[in-house]
Amino acid sequence: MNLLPDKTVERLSQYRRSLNNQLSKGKTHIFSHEIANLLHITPVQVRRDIMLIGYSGTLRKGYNIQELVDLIGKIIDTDEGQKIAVVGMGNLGKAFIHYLDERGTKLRIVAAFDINPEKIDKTYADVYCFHLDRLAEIVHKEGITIGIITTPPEAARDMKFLLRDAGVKGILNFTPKPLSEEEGIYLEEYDMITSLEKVAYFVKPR
Amino acid sequence: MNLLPDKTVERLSQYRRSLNNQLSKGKTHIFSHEIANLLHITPVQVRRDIMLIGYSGTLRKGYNIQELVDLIGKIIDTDEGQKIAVVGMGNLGKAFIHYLDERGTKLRIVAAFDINPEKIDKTYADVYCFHLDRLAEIVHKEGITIGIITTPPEAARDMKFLLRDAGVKGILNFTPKPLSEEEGIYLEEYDMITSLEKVAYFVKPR
DNA sequence: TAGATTGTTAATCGATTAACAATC
DNA sequence: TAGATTGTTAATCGATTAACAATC
Repeated sequence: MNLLPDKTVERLSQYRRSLNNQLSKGKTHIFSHEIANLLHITPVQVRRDIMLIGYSGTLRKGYNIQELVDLIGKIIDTDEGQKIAVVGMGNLGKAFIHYLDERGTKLRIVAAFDINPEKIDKTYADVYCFHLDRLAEIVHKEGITIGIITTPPEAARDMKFLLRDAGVKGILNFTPKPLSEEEGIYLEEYDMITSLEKVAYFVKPR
Repeated sequence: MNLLPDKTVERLSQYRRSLNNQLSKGKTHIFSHEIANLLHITPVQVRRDIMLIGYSGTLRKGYNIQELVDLIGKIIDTDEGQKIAVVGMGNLGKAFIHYLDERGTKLRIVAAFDINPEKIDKTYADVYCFHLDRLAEIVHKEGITIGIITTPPEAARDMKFLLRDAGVKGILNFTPKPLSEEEGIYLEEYDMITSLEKVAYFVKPR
């Protein structure tokens, strides 16, 4: 299958979580307008996304939830699940580790890195924190493919190169310092301040 | 001025941070292609955004950085600066408070809320944590206009209503539970898992 | 001047939504 | 059947980019 549109991929991730939630409530089938309500989008958009991944429902019962969840899994996940490293064990790094811990996804955080001796050689929600010097070693050994940067912004650029040189394929950057694209690396920026200032702008009395 | 496009507002927030950074290095003027390089976007996009906010540069020197920063401030900020409440003092709430603490923005986090007695009546990076029961009271007293939800997802919906009823104008939702729009409230969703799964999809070997 | 840059319109691209035939 | 739903194309909307005149 060709690469799916950016926005469709984002929604697939959200569909899956909502659908898993429905499954756990004992529901087996669901209509497009029900999914739409869960995510506060339109039913057409749901149907179009589902069309794009090549799944079909039935007119009477809608979509089989389990089948849809499995298919989304096949699209987003790899068979073994991808492994993740968190670089920078400040509040944000810790928050992320605990956050993901609770969710149903095949992605696993398998290592954390820092340079602060107080953080090294401890575990946080079962994730062991190594000295940054050992990043390349651990990335190779574990087969880590994704890196999350939660360091202070000044260090972000160096961490990008470190992760790239270690062979990581994708980076999620949580620092407010925008990073430039590198050959062969998928880069996603995630900037909390921008989101907040956006709210501030649209909320501002005028 | 009419409301600016969503994406332009996001970039203005980023321009401002980069420009402040340049100012602190002693730079006074900047060309559109220089701004573009800092943010890894195109010069045309920079010029178009600047056109939309009604600022002009000069052909020889480009844009006056201080003037541009001030104008962006006038657009995004209110004169007094908006006040923010963080609801939920887990790792993520703490991370956010420390994160914003370090940046140059007029937005100020003035209160945190939780229901865990161990967290209540303590300060985190100068932010005092109150019992959730006092939310409406404090929001009124302080004139808080923006709420950030960093609770477990199950509580997100209730927190939305609580914040709305207390008179908050905008909500930034960090939980993976999508919230439905409410009359008169600006709602921004910020979902870390979706970002991560998006990276996973585009990184996946195929 | 020649070259570089801004400001702005028009064209393009991508994503969402409307419309509707087909089906149960 | 009548009504509800899916699947899909075409139209629309919004955001980005190309093109270029004007200017220093």
